[in-house]
Amino acid sequence: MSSQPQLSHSECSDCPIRHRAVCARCEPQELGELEVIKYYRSFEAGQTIIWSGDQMNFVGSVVSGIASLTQTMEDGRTQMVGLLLPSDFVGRPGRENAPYDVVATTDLVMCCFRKKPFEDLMARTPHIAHRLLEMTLDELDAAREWMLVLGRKTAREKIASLLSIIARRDASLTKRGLSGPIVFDLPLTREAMADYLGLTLETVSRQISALKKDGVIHLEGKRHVTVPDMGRLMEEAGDDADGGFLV
Amino acid sequence: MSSQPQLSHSECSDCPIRHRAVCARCEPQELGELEVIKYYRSFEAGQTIIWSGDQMNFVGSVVSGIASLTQTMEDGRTQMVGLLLPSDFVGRPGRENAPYDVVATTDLVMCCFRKKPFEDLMARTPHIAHRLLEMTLDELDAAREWMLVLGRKTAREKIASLLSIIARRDASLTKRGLSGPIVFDLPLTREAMADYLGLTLETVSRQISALKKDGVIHLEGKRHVTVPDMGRLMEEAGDDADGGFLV
DNA sequence: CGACCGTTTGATAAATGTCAATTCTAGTGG
DNA sequence: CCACTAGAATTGACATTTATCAAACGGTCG
Repeated sequence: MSSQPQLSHSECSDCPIRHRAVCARCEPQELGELEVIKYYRSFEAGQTIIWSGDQMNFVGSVVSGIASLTQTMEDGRTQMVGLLLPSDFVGRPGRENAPYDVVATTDLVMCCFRKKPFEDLMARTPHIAHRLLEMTLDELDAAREWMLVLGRKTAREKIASLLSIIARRDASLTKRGLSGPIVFDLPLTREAMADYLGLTLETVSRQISALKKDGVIHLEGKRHVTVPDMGRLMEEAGDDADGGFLV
Repeated sequence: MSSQPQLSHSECSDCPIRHRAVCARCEPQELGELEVIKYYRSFEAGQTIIWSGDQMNFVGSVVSGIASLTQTMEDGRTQMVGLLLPSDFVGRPGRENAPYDVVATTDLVMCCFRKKPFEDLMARTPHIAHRLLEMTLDELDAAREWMLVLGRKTAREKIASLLSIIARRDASLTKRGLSGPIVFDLPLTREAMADYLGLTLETVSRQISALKKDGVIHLEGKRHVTVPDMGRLMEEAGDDADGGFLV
């Protein structure tokens, strides 16, 4: 419905995620091989990209937009287990079926490869395999970081942790740095935040109101956030204000 | 203190984790190269193997015993973010400092490699790099599975989930299968279970008592557990009794 | 025997969830 | 341009779960 840019003839060399995605380490010649087998797909906000249990016949990278990985229990309880940002990789070489739902949280563009050709290429291209290992290890660290949030933090700390992650990512994209106020738009609904944090949407709403009342954040509308003091926000998150390690 | 078997001259070919560890895919000649640089280290229950933030100068595999990865907040709240069983890998090639504490939960033997030689060997041995990627992806899946437990399950479901994981692992080691009663010893104190599940030890204790009262498990002493009906336990864990995917 | 550690159990408090009513906001069609 | 509507978000009252604090138990090791 929404008019999306047609990207099917973009060159890898111009790609916005060229230096961070699974292809980051590739030599020009290797990039050429990827270029031949890649194709773009666009998804609208809310669309499910992959259903848990489905056969995965492609893998790919998020080029723009945000996707989420979610698990659902039989009674409907859901937990988001990952947030996929531009350059993040979807799919697992060597695995047949998807272990979680992958849902487009915003409008989304992905750079895809059919699974088999990608696996073949990876088998003979250590630069790709090596980069994928590196990215997977980073994701594992992030997942474990998140386990601390889910297991031990209070609702207020959980909200502060999530805002702090989004704020840091945003600061790193816009290269504005972490000193001075940070301004960004929340890419998630209250319900999506609740699913990420293991809370109800009412608790999310209350804690956001509380952080606002206490001056930790300012809100314009529901989604537009200003963080006047990043150090303060990180204190609220229960993190060491200096020792942040993920960028 | 405790008299531990001296393993320093064991052969890789006899190694109990030969087929599951990072060396699983190695050819005999590659194994020989590992053999040259490997060395064994033993740790007693309770000992901290690596402190968070410390420089990592080795990597390695758990040969026997159990270790845990834990994160600690400034105020002392701790969350276990991983349980390392025999064949699991510790350490990250390409990273200088340890992101979490690694603690020996039981007496432990590890097969270690100094980091630099291992990295060099890995760089020229795709079988190792490939196996490490595979293992890391499995760990990522396990971490995400655990995020659902931490974020959305009740205390009772959390306990049942933990017991079910230990029971399945045990059944797979002893090759007794999942039909019929399963018997095992808990390798964790109540406090360690609490740290893993994001609960207090009191809540752990109460829920174990409740599961016992309801006949889901039997206890002899504090640690020796019998699960008369694995399907029942998995129901209590909130998992689909048939669709378990991790073994 | 006595001290200690891990564990259990009880009473109570605090945090978060649940249910329900409103408010806000963006978009739609008259 | 302006109601009208649907979805998102907020807020309130109350219920439930889990944490906290405290006491006591049981086995093990000196």
